[in-house]
Amino acid sequence: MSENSIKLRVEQIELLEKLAVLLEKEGFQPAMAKVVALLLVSDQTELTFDQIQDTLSISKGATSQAINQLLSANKIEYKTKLGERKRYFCSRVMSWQEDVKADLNNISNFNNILKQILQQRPDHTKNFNQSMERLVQFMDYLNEELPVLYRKFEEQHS
Amino acid sequence: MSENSIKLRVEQIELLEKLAVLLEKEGFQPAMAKVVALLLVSDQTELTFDQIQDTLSISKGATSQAINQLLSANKIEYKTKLGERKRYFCSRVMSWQEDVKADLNNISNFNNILKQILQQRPDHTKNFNQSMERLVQFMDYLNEELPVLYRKFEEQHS
DNA sequence: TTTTTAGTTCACAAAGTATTGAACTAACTA
DNA sequence: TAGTTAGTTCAATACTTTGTGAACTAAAAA
Repeated sequence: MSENSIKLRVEQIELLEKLAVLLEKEGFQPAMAKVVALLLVSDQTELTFDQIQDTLSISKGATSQAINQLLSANKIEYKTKLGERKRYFCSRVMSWQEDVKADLNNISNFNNILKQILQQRPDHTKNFNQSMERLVQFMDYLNEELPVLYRKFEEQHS
Repeated sequence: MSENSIKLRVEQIELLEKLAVLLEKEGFQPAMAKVVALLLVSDQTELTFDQIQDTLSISKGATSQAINQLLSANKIEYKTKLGERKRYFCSRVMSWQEDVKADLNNISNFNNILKQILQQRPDHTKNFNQSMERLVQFMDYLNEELPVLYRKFEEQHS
């Protein structure tokens, strides 16, 4: 119906926009990026469909799309309140740490293709092959050592 | 003029396409991704403008754009041969290691905004704030420890 | 001087993405 | 049963990104 928009301070709007731009660069589509950003900067951590829609001034359709994609991607979740049909959406901040890890593990995707390319390269182009080999070694090294780093962090912060 | 296209084995074409798709996911635009991939899978490591254009079947304009953007981004370089005007383009494989590092350092961009958001969050929403704080700590930890990891790698492989 | 080579530039077309809004559904409420 | 709430779906539009190709430039060759 009318305005379910929540009020944000100038500071919050600026942070929302900056964060959304960063997230778009990371591959989020615009509406999704804004929803995620809103749920991080807003004083309330739980917002309804209408609050999200009106605060961001996007259409119902776009809001629905964005929320559902974020739910499937596990970036947000929702809670319900007994006696209400509305859902209260909130950021899965906890999951971001896993996302960062997943992102770093993505290195191995890349490394696998490089390894396949190396395997079929001709023997002349020796220098080139050696450079590629070093890169592969570097990424293999990271793939081994990063999990060690994660474990150390968990130990230190528990 | 006619066909300057170089011949690629089926295997090479498949790897080229797989790698190009991965690179597009990393933010490369299609033509750039294909040029980079070609320079990695091709038996010859140095290819001319026409060889690139004809092998990839893209227009002159697109080839020119892609090559120039890759040059500015330092992903490729070129060599010349005395007595020839043509440039011979090749991948800067060496630089990829730096690119991986830069990519990981990008974490700190993200972390900086999170810190700003945290600073202005209200004190109620304690759990939420604590989760954010932990994420920030995790990323700070990575930002400190990754350079240590790089150094260790250099030491072991030299 | 004319032609060829090795490109660059840029307006336009084509392809791909995102957003809107209107029509719909499904559950509850009066 | 009629109306309201809380959404979903989707065709059409609007916007963005890519790629094309024709016209251009600048250096070298004939």
